[in-house]
Amino acid sequence: MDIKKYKYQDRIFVSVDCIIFGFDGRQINALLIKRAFEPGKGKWSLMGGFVGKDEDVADAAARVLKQLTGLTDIYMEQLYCFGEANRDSARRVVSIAYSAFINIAEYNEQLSTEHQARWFPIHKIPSLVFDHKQMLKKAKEVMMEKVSRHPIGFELLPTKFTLSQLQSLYEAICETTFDNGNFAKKILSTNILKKMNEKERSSRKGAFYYVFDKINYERLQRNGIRFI
Amino acid sequence: MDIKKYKYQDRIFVSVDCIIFGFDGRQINALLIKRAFEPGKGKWSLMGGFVGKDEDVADAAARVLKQLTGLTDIYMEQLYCFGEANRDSARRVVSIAYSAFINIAEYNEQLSTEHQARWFPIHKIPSLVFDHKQMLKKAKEVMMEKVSRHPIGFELLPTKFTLSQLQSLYEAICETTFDNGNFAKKILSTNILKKMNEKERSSRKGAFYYVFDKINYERLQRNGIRFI
DNA sequence: CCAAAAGTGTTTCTATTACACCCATGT
DNA sequence: ACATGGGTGTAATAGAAACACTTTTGG
Repeated sequence: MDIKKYKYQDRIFVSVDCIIFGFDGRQINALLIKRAFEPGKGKWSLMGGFVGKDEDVADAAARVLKQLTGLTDIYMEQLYCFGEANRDSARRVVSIAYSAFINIAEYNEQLSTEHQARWFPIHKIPSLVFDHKQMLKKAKEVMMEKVSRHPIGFELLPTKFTLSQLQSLYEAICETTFDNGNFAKKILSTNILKKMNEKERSSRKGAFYYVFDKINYERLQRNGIRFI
Repeated sequence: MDIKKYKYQDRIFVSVDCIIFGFDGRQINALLIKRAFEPGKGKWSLMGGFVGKDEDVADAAARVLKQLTGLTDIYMEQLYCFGEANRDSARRVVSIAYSAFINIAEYNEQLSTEHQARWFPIHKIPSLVFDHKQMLKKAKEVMMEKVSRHPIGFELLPTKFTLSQLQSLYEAICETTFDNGNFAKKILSTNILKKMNEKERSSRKGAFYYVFDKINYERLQRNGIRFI
């Protein structure tokens, strides 16, 4: 297009919305905030905000997340662009959704203080503004697709974890159950776990803690080997 | 946000870019056009254009594709949003890329007449404007991911096709070769193909034509069963 | 000692791979 | 008749699933 041509085009508000999943040992949770402004003031919402004129969209996502929750250094991936003309009730806004998985315990300090974000189990999400429910749905779908091919999900656990905890996580994500024996064998066969000498003591026998073998973990992450 | 708050936000040009893949029997091709305007006038480019103020982003993609190539009724999927601040050399433009696979022969009439779009083998793509090369790269990656889990790729073939043609297509996409016997067995075991009584006659023996069994095809498409 | 969870071993079944071999036909 | 893909059969292997069984330890 001729440079002048740009003038005759419409400019549109572009926003980002952040979907943060966390695991509490039993179920997957999503982080939500109470909207501080109209439209939808007081309603629950994803963490969202506008993209600046000279700001990369991905940078905007990180900035907005930090402003609204205090969370920093979270690796978010672009999920989808929601571009229906009427998706925002007040104005035309095209929104790009980003999502990440984090370990709730690890980030809880950053979170709890000044900001009023709250975790909701993904099966008990309250009513949300605009099309945020649809965004969450899409994020869940992508998560389920992805989890079977990439060793994500570990990001949701503490550094040290037991095989049972890992299994519970996968069962929560995939909404199914696995044979505990087969699960252990399969995971261990990938060599992405290192066994510690320490045991977790909540059960009679006690389960050994494991940590990742970073190198093998990243190799698998790249190759996307099927491991569930 | 307070409605007034919108006023203080930046508005940004939003565009769409369309990536159309086609198969000619030997290799995968991408459709490109010569840009008619600055910046980048005369250079090769994906089919792109701006999103209107009251236009769904997905609708814009279909409109732009039609305007620039004549192609209609093509099912495009959203690929990715490219949002770097400096991706367009003239202005700030956030672009949402869409992609589709089509059968070259079937759409050739629609294409060839007035519009000057051209097919390029994906290993011989010329220099492209902006970040369009990166868009194509991303589209190829997603295609390769997807093709192994969903029976796409059939969209790239004529209605009637032989097992060899199908195999060539998959080999082109996956950049590998398959054992022809195993390939035939595996595809046939999915029951998504119906054998015709007609033979293609380019080889000595001649190969039977096949068509899809629509119902089983769509069932597989939904379930995403691994079939390569 | 026993219940309960952790973890290992064994067996069965299925899917994948490699590759031998038969088939149909134009030249 | 024979070379050339087209297509089927078979045996070896690897992986997944089912499930029995052993281990550990707090009560």
